[in-house]
Amino acid sequence: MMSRKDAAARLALTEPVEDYLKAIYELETRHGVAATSDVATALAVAPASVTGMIRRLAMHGYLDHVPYRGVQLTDDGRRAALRTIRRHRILESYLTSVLGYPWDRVHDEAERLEHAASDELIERLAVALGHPTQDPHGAPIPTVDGTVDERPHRTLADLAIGERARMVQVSDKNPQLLRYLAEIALQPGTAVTMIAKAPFGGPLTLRIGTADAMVGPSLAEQVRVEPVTDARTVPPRARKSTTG
Amino acid sequence: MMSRKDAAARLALTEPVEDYLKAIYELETRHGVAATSDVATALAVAPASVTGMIRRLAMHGYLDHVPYRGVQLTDDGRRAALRTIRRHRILESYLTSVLGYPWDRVHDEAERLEHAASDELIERLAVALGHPTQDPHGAPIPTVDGTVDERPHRTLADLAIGERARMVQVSDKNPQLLRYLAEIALQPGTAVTMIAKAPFGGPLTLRIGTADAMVGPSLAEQVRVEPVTDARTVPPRARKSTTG
DNA sequence: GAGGAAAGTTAGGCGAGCCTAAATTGCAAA
DNA sequence: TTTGCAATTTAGGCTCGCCTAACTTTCCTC
Ligand SMILES: [Mn+2]
Ligand SMILES: [Mn+2]
Ligand SMILES: [Mn+2]
Ligand SMILES: [Mn+2]
Repeated sequence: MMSRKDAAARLALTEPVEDYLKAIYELETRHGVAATSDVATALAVAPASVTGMIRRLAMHGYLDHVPYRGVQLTDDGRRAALRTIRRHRILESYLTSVLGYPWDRVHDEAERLEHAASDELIERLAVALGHPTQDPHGAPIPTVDGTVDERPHRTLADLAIGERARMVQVSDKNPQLLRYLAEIALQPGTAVTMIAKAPFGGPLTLRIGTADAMVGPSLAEQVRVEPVTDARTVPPRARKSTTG
Repeated sequence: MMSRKDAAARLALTEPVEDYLKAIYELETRHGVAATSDVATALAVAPASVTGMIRRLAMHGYLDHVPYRGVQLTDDGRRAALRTIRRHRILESYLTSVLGYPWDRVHDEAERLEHAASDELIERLAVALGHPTQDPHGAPIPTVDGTVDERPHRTLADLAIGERARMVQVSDKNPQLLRYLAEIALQPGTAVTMIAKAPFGGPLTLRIGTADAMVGPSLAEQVRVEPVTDARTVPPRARKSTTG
């Protein structure tokens, strides 16, 4: 009998392998499960290709797979995924903070460098940045030993009229959205107040600093916020100086 | 009839492809020709694998191949090779100058990053460094448009007794050698005088600054120098502050 | 000029990652 | 409960980049 591994050589953590594990981790944390077709969409490959890779990853102990029922990361799988995510987010931070990259263009660069950089390089970057805890888009950076603070957040769309909040995070995968957010000065750490909500999926009016901005509901759903109880703008933890 | 390309899709500049072109370029400039077996040694692959890749590179116009007679880079091939070499050397420079990497460990890191970094990143690094013209090992950095100043150099072993020279370059591929050179403070830009040469391949005595060092002839052959006519130590062009 | 060694190429094969087309399974609606 | 559709897996096939073993060519030596 055999179930996993056996005589097989250890699976090489190639670029595709790392990207699959990362995608499965992200789907699992966001939606509870990682469906084959969702992984396929995320990685822009055919569903059949995902099935093949899942078989290989399961064989090597990175995930548990019940055919037709779904997939679940093992501890090894989660560890490997978080390692890649840490690399990705530290790279994004360095590119923006030190090299002046605009925050809408760091993702693609980090997507490739995350596989090529050595552990030593990543830790040198982390040191140069003073061990950052969030990336430029507000995503938490896993520690070396694989701890992350992935708190669930409300979105801008959830804010009641008059409610005040601090922007905490936005997906890094939509450059157009990121450019627009930069335009209206809405970045992690920024305080924002819901001024008005037009009915039937109409635009929302926000106050950001002294200016007002109108945004659509689909944008508002992608921006994660943390309600602010008192009038203070400064976040409870470290303040970040993002972008330029 | 067909000779090259035809219906074939454009060759992807993958990591192996870029490394082959780079290796062929380096052998061609150092020895005039790039022998199949030398490429195989340089890349640690079997000679048969080299033949296969050569076929593919020739088919796509990156080199001219006469079976059993050798290989020659075309303009396209040289351009692609120099692009990778520029990336490699800028990365090495950045890793040492900015991130404090020791010069004996930058090569391996650059060997992988050179394929993953975008043009934009490389040029940002170049700007941050003030457009360096040499890498930490003294190798000239090709310009964006593919110009290099690959002058032939004498080696330390060629120096006559009493002759004074400036160290200009050393191969980046031997970490042990690099560590030893750092130990005796022999780096690009350093002035060195030949004090004595023991006969029959015996050790050479060098004066570096105020200290003397004894080195073997095989080391001396790997260190490239430029004779200094007057007593000045400052090189004719830009002075480099290498390593730390 | 004839061997023979060394260099190079060809033949055949393998795994990784991808694809399309054809099953198969699960689920939800009729 | 049947049926139909969507999701998933299987089957078969492709390219890339590598391997070993067997061959051909070159070139050096006698
Ligand atoms: Mn990203
Ligand atoms: Mn990636
Ligand atoms: Mn190097
Ligand atoms: Mn390389």
